[in-house]
Amino acid sequence: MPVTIEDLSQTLGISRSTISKALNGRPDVSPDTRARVLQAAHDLGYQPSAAARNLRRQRTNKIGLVITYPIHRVSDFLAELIPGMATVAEEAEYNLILYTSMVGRAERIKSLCRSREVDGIIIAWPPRLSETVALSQLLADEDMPHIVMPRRVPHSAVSYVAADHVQGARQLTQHLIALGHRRIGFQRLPEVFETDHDRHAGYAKALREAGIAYDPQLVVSTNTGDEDYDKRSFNTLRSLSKPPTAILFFTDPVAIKALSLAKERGIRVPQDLSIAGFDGILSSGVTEPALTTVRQSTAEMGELAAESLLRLIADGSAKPQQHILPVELIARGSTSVNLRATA
Amino acid sequence: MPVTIEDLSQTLGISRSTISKALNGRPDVSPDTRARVLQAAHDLGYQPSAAARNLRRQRTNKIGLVITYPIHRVSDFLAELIPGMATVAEEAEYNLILYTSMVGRAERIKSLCRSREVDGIIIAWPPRLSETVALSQLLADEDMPHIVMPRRVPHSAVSYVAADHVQGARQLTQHLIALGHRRIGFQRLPEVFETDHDRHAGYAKALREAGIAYDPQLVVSTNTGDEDYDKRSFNTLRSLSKPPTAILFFTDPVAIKALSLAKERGIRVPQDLSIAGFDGILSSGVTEPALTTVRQSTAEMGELAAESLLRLIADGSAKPQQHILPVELIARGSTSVNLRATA
DNA sequence: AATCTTATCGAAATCGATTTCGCAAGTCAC
DNA sequence: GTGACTTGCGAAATCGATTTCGATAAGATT
Repeated sequence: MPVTIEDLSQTLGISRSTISKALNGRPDVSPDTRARVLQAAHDLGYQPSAAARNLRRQRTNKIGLVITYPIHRVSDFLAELIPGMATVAEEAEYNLILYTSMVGRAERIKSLCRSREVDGIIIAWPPRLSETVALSQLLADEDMPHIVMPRRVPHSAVSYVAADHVQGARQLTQHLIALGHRRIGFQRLPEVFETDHDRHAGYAKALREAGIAYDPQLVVSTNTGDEDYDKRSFNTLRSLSKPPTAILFFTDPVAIKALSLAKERGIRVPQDLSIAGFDGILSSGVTEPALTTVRQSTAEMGELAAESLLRLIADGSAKPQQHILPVELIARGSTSVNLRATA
Repeated sequence: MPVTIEDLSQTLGISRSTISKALNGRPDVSPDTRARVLQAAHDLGYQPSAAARNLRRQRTNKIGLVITYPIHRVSDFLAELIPGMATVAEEAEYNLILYTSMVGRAERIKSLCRSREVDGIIIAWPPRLSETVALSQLLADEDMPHIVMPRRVPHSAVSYVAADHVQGARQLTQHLIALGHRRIGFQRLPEVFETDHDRHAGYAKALREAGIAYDPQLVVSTNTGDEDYDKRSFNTLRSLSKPPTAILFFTDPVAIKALSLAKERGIRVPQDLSIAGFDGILSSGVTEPALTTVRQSTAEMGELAAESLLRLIADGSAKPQQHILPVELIARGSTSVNLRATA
């Protein structure tokens, strides 16, 4: 039903080969012929079949965004991630294909590679380090260009884009120290491996630099698998004999939850307790008080991931792309001077 | 490089035809042969080439999500929209391809149809009614199954998914009337045609049902193209000689902006002024006071759009799919009894 | 025993583009 | 006028699957 190159050939009395060459800007076509072909293609509304072209060219001009984490857990970030990533891709004549039901399914990803329906893959929010490395290895074995994000992968062959969590946590901790806090609680989330490791390292580093002893009691490890893990981390820290005067929560949503728990119990934020989060999600700006946080630009990471992937696709022998993006401390109302210390 | 059906044929000494039939569950293959083929396919890690299959089958098992509005204006909804839509698609063995740079580009959409790289299209957030109808007509001419969302299109041939804005605005207005309000401001946004029309109709209907006269002064029309249109709508209504005691804003972000403007000027919400929004975005729940709004489930609309589209793809002669989804009034702290009236 | 079914398989056509390679005509030099 | 080159074009191969249709053999029927 749609117009094919054969139809064009019939109408013009010119061979398919010449038409293809004319349309693709090949040199061995006379200006006159080319003009006639272009005109006819326009008149008949000819558009090459994507499938036929993909088959012949052995590429699809599509990149796969593979979400290897329950999508509803990361959907907040999609709003930031997708527009930039898609725009960068489209400027290079690529489109994004979404693959969302890929939780822990190496097998599905292998099929995706072998079917060659995408030219490259962005692995977003892979859950564990070991799995991430295995996936990356699998993709490399399949000759599939790929980028991991937003995760640092401590492996020289893996391409990734991540935020500078060490600096982020360090700045946040320094900010609290500057406000007079000495007992600063820290919630960990070891399941996100390097992110957790880096934030913890930044926290510890800031303490060390300020000459404050690291107190293991102030660091609570949680797991999103546990029910009420957000509430529990708050309770654990508050029930210490000497509770912290400030707490860094692993993500903004948990920090926001803490804000409401504090309000419930009559703990004033920031007078009685300073609270800060990580990530800089939209909601963090409209709470009362607004949340101090460290903003990582998911949008920028998405764009950079797309650019890096396109580079890997264009040049198969390019070096691994590894990018650590700076973060930004956003000091807002949920943190203030430590009144107990100054009192 | 990857394993093709020809490789399988060589290894097994069985023709390509038979292998294809064995893999696709065709009947005329002996159980023994089928077993051998399946085994070999598994051993060699064979996966059919998507391009070759698409070309031969004349379908791609992909659906296009075409965003015909500046994507940064709608990105807040993407987080809600995409997970459900993608999941529904994937359950039916379809994937989503994103096309985001398609603002007003009918030409690009026509190319997309003719290249047959998707089996169906979801047109998301088309800007104007006239353009929407034209686009739908174009897609119909190209035999491309498609769904418009989230917009009601007053045209019996167009498939769409939308929220029930009439009821939403009516309920919101009734809620305020029940609280004693008589002068209720209403911000319009005529550029989103039917949505604006319906919300306004619901507002007017609720007033009529309560025997309250419709006062044109209380209705302010805005345009997102104007700078500070959010602030201006607030100012216009507040500067009336008899300002409203409650205002319905067209979207939550504008309402949230109004909350902060009110705070700036010492207007207490809800004591001095009740404020409500539309859409029920995430942030609306964490403001101080939390925003009364009408929630439309973008997630549900996305799922329904995907389901409807799949139906249209499966059955070319299916009737147009038209769905109006119920909305939910979320009464929160930003609205309360009209103190002036009761005083 | 001749004919008819039925089950199983493969040769070849097909989907619609791109690319290779060879051919013919024209140009140029000497 | 002949060899060397250039230009422009098209026949045919190719990408990798699916599908049609005919062939064969075994079993069933009369």
